[in-house]
Amino acid sequence: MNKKIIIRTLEKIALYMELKGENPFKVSAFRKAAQALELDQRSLDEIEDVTKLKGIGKGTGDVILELINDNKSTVLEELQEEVPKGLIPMMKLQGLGGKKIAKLYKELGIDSMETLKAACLNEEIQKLPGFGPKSEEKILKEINDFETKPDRQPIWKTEETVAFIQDVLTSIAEVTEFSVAGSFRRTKETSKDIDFIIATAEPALVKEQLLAALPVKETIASGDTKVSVTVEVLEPIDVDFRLVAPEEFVTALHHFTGSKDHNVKMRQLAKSQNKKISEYGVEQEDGTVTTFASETEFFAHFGLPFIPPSVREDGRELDRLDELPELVTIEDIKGDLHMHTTWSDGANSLTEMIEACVAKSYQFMVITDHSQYLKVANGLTPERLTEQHALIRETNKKYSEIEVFSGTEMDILPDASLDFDDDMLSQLDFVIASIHSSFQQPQEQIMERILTAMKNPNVHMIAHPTGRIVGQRDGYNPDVEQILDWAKEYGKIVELNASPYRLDLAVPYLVLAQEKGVPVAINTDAHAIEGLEVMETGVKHAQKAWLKKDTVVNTWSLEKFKEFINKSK
DNA sequence: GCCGTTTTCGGCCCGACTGTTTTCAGTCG
Repeated sequence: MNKKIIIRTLEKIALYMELKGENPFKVSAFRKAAQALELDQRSLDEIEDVTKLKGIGKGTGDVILELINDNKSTVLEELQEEVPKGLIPMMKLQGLGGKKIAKLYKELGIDSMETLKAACLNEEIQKLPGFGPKSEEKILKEINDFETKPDRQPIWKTEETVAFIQDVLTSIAEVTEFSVAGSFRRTKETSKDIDFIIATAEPALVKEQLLAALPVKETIASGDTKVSVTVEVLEPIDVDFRLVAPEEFVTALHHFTGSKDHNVKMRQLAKSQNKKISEYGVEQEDGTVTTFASETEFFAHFGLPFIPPSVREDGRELDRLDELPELVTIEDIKGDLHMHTTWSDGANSLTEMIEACVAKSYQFMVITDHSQYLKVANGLTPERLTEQHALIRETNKKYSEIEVFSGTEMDILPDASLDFDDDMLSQLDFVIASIHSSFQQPQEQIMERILTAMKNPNVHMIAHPTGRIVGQRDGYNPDVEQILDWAKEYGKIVELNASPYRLDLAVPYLVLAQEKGVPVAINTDAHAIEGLEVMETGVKHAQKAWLKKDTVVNTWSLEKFKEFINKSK
């Protein structure tokens, strides 16, 4: 029995129970049991007794055991007898929960999205006690949105909206402080909505100016301290604003940064210290409320070190405090190993890129323009690369503060050959191998191409190993675990491409890379000076995988990096 | 349904907003 199937079954049971109107705590007990299994790193076979896990007791334990032994769940089967299948997708509609859906089913026989839509159009819903014309209208709108609106948006799309809102908030005089919160602040690769915390003594005034300045498509909720709107900067997305008093800013920011699981853990911890956390502050035993000047102070109040937003996820971060000091940070980054210049498809010259890296106080950098196969990117022929190589050598002499290495981002061709011969490659300091073509090949062929690069002693790193674009394309679907095993075997670096479009490798693969002892380089793949800034996103993404400094190549000293790249020669 | 160093019952994180009520249930994050 697959662990994932058990987790999904427990969650399904919870969903059905919700629709049956079961005790909410019972429902959440099944969700917690699913979570307990999910958070346990061990496989099912390695867990001796599931009921020993915190959150799994007799009831949920029996369900799990039955699934393991008989490959079925009587509890779920019985629920499915009682509750029509068609109600499940309705739970995804905003504003409809188990109780309302159950009522609609009981009173009107609504058992699917289709019958729900029909009932709205027939104006049957508004006649139901507890419902009204507005409810009916909202449900109808939700059904239409459900068919058209994407569930989550990739970070590179939300980024533009966030920047737009930040500009608006900066321009409002009564705003004393503000910050984006939620999953965006935690650097999740996709977000369902965007959250902002605003500190102000004049909430009504700020709210008015804010709504006037934003491209609001629709207002979802508009209270004194909370405003929810759908704005359309790039694509429509929901944005929540919380207006709080300046002294409440930090606790509100922490609260709305989440994650939900992190907050639950924090509140439990507070409770064990006879304190109570809310977005307005921390209530002490004597009823007084403490507020804070920074999140660092907030965490310190509970005897905790500062926990970066990027790792506030499933609550386990509170058990990994001793690892926090080793976590890679932006201050640790000493270089960037992947960037382009006007020699291929970059927007800035060699000198401009160097100056920009000097300004970032980097100690080393590698120029890696595209290779000849990539004609659309003006890829370099061996002749041009040789010429560039000489220029980099010459230019490097002018800089004492940074070491500029000469490299290439070389294509791995569809026929599994490399774009340059060994003679050319051996002259370079650093060689990146990448796939930019024939994504549709079967996995076997893709892996053969990658293996060629792995086996070549002149290659140092595999860039954007899966070729994915977040929320847009899956890439070329390689066997990543195999890539990591090869990287270990052949002594190669795997890249964490920091571009918000890519974030490639994804978090679970980075976890695996570190476990296997494969070095990871966080690179911007900058095509212009501004592109160097995404290093910050890359580092936060790396933190989500709990990457340690030592795992990350570009935190190494210049000497250690040099030693690594010369080893294979 | 789960849990327990204020334990076998009583609480489970906490608060905002909406739409329907006429004081609050349901939903959400």
